[in-house]
Amino acid sequence: MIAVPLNDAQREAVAHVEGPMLVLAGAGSGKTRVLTVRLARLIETQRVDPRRILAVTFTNKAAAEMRTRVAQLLGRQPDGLWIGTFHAVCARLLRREAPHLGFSRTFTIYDEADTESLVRRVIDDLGLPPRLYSARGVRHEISRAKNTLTDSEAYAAAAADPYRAGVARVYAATIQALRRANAMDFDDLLLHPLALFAAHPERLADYRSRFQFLLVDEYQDTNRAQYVFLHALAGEAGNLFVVGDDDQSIYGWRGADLRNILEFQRDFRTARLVRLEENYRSSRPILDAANSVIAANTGRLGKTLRTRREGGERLTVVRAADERDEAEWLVREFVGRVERGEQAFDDIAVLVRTNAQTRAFEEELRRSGVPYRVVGAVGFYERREVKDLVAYLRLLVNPDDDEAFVRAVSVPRRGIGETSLVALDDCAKQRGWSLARTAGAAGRVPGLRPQVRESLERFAAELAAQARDLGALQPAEALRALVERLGYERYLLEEDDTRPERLENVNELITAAAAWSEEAGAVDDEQGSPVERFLVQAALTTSAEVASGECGVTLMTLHAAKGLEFPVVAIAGLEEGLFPLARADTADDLEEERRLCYVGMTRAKNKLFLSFGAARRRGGSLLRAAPSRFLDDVPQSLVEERVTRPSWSVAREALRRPARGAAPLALVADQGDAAAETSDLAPRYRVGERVRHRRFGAGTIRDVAGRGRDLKVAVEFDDETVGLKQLLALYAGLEREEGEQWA
DNA sequence: CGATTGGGCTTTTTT
DNA sequence: AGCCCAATCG
Repeated sequence: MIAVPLNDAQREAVAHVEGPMLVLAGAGSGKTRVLTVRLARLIETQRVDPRRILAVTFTNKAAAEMRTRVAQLLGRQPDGLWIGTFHAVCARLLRREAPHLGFSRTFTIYDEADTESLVRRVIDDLGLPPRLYSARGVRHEISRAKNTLTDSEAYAAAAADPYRAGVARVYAATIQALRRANAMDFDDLLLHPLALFAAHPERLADYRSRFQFLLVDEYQDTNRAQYVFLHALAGEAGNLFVVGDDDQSIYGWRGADLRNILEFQRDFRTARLVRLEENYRSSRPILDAANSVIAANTGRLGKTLRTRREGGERLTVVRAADERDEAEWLVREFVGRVERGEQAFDDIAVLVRTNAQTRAFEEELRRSGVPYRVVGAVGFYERREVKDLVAYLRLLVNPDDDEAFVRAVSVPRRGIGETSLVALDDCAKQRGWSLARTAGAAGRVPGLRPQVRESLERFAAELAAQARDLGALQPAEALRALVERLGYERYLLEEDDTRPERLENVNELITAAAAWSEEAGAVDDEQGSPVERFLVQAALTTSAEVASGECGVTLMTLHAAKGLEFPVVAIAGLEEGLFPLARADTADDLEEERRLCYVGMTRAKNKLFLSFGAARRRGGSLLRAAPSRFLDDVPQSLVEERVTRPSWSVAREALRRPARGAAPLALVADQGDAAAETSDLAPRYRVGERVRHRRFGAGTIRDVAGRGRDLKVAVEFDDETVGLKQLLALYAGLEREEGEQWA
């Protein structure tokens, strides 16, 4: 096994074998290293069968990384190791156990949009006033209830006002509708395993004896259901190894319960505690500033990060006029640093509180011809064309998936409108059938016109026929067949406006599906057909994790930045009302905002910029803003203050809006755009360069072709059984080999 | 039935 | 400023 240097605390954590352990790992203290080395040690030194280990991470990306690193340490794949997010792990478990719970194995996973639209229909069915009951709000309320393990009866019993009494009815009806649709929402994925364990103790016993070692990353962000899940599997004295940092808990709004980590030692009496307080990431001024900011929080487990690094640049606090000025100043600063050779654009990240803030930076970066990438902006799987086609696949796999039916039946238009759908839905409800099944018997549905009846029956028959042909098709093949049979391309061209990227999205989906097939290894148990597995993956993959490989300045939210590090970080928009957000008004909310700030600051290795504008455009209007209270907590001595000199002039304003008439100005702007194009598409892989692939291991780039999205890289892998492979850079997720791996 | 148009509404973070 | 929804028209 590869020797990895460890400090005393890390060594203690890594050497731990049996019983519960809590590792309090400060930012940049090497917690990933501890987790992966311990995993490798369990397998290698303790001779634990990887099949007996369950490792849970917060994101799919973290799971993939952990697997890769463990494989590196072991020198082989840890076959049989279960590793993934809580949601992915539960989905996998439920794939096998669904029949015990009254679901079929082909159940669908509803994303938030599906759930919300279901809730909307339920509200409508129950005749509740939509003014009072927004689908969004109700969905949220139900999700909160589920996260705290409050079932609909308990919720109804506790409903103190008429609104909640109404929500209780929606809650109960939604559960039923989900069952009928053979579907589970995100929260259900966590809840159903608990129901399984309660109703079938022998299934629990099975998993308990299977998973003798449990490892959990980001434990501070687990919710009640996840806690109960772990407790059920591990028992009070089980081999439960959790790593987390109470100061980095930033998902309270999603049900994360800080008590889980604060009370770990009470819940698991024999638990040992290890603190990792030595920070290997940030320079002293950055760390001191971050410590000062987080110190204002109460109710912490207590922990102060130390560093041995001395010196380092002071922080720069930038006062700008507005968000454009802010972006302009920072981008100019970045360009300067890169021109002086101090930094590469890849080293730099801009972190923001809300996704909307990335726009000003995108514009400025484009204008300046600086390459950049936005992490997790518009979800790939949320694009309309993608949702359309995925809905079809879902419906073929699970004919009871009513949300998919509603979407698919009108794409392309089949002469079936709102009225007909309501009639169909009413009838379906009466019979307790799904929409697709009811459509198959449309002849007997009251209130439909003959034309509609015929159209519905034809649609149902078409679906049944396609489902039969689906068989063992790979998702990309299935999608191609679907596009063909639907005449989907023609539909897009005819029905839709002039947006060519729609067609591109379709092709991109097919490409992504093909890439998935290439990557997805063999599965060790009955997880269903390729298409079924692809759908699970699609449901659980967020945009943040799709795009990688492209480089440049990184733009993302603070939440998305968790777990990452960059030599240079700028946190933008440090203004009261934005960060902390105005709606964070309780003490708890504010503490979470502060933790978020701490997370952001501790992403920086060498240089940290903190910026704010005196005014900002929000929701269309320009609002005055005061500097964030978090800035008050950064000691003056650590800071160098800068004020932009906004050169607002007619010329500049005109340049920004290169519009009608002003030919010379438009020309200048055009040049800017052209520069942005070239630089954006510049090759980022070079022939001969060494790279590493998640599954295929290390290799050498032999050829680079195509541009942008279609950038293809031919890699000759060291593993001769793999050999030369053509990969799409966008999806291959290649890492440069020498890149520093350890946090 | 469905396309078009105008109005209202919202803007937090993500599995 | 953009997006979704609802009412209206063809």
